[in-house]
Amino acid sequence: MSKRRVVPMTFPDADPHVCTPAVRLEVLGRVPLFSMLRTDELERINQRCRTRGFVAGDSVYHAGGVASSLYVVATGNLKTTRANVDGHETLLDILEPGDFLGALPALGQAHYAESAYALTPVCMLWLDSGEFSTIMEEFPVVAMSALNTVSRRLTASQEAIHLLSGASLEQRMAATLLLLAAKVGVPWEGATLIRLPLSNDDLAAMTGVTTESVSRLMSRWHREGLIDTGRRWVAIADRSTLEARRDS
Amino acid sequence: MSKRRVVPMTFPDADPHVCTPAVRLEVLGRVPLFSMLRTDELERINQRCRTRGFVAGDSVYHAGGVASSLYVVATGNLKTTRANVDGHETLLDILEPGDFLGALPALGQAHYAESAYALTPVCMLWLDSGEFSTIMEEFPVVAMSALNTVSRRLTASQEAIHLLSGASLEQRMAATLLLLAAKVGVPWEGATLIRLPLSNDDLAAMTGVTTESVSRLMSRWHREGLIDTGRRWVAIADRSTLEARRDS
DNA sequence: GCGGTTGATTGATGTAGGTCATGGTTGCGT
DNA sequence: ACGCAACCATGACCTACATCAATCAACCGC
Repeated sequence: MSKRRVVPMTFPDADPHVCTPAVRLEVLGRVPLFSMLRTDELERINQRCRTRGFVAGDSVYHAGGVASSLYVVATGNLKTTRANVDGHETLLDILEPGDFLGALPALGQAHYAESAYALTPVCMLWLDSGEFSTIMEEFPVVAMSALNTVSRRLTASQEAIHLLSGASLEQRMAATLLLLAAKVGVPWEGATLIRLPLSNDDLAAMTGVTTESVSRLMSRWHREGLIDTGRRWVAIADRSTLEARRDS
Repeated sequence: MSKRRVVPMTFPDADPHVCTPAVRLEVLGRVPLFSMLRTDELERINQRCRTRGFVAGDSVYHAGGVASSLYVVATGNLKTTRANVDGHETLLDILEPGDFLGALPALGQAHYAESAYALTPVCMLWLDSGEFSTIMEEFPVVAMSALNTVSRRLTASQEAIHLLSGASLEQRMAATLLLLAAKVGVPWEGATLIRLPLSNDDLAAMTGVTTESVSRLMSRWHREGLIDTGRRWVAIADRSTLEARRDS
């Protein structure tokens, strides 16, 4: 099983028409945070939000900055990270279209605790965090939805803690790849392609190990036929064996 | 600096009078989740909740069980944990009076993701999770408060992830002890006593290392005069040095 | 097509912390 | 007051992973 030469992923620049005011209403209606609102209610929210695009690699906001905005992802993917002084970075979360990020702080924290970067071209809607608070007061159902989402993120985050404090590199990588596949996997040549431009560095930052360790493991798994991989992409070829590795 | 023989902590059985209906109203009014409600509103909630006591070591609920209750801590402390099949346990959070736990799921998840155990004698109020949903609909401000709390827990949880994936044992232990001291520290003989009956096993489960490693480190720190420690208790004697160790 | 830059690979070597084993303390229940 | 169980301490050894270092392959702009 030799490495495929065809890069199976392309990420077109954020399609500008998605971000026009004319279709923002539709985007808002598809976002879980607002999807239970009526059209006229969505329109009220639509009036208060703005649009912003990013290219892959762009920073959206930095840890420590004043948490002034709430972003809703229209298209593309992002990652949130934390870094300490000596440069060591941890990848905390991957965001997809429909997810929100940023001013959780409209929920009580004044500064961003993490940084956010675009992994692909991204188009986002954003609200001032004060506006968002107002909206939650006006539409309590939005607050309930946010609570729901944040709760699920907390559970996922605690799962990650458990994984990090006990599991081996192999178990952590297997768990991470399987989670990613469940989240953004698409069928491709009999395997499940993780449709994200993730480098070994990103995977290392997600699992708390070094790039070299990731590379070694991925090489081995590739030789064993468990995965298929190339520059900034991974596909899962043998899910059940990977699940077995995860569960030790 | 030899080990002190006096156990500086006692935890009386949960004072039964705290748990009587007569004073539950006052307890509810002090809990952040409900503190912004008027007395007559609190009374409506009070009518729907029940009381339950636990002794140290008791299990409150188990991971995987149907998430049917929301608990509010009146007195005492608890821990939440996750365990995997081979017995490895991770300590996720420490709960204090005023905190809530349990049916985050009234927030969308059907089963408890963690287990909860009483660390001390504990007295809790509890609501059926359906009731809690009703209350949040009736009083949106409660949902806002819950969102606030859960968001802060998420941030703390991500901080823990970052710590686990990069920091050394010494850094993690220092960070953990300092966080605990900030949370439940009380002045005691010139040091800050962590007012919780935490075993080396608990500290190991919080930092993702083995009991033996904890023991070795605590011994060393004790010799160096950074901490004072005994059977199931720790006090911080030299905070600034500990902070230096945390920051490498 | 050509060169440069970024990302992936692989090896040699070091070490933090896990594992296993044994013995010492503390304090609780009777 | 005694004995047992839980908790803590410490040593010897070992391995999973980090670190350091040197190429190698893929993609991008020209």
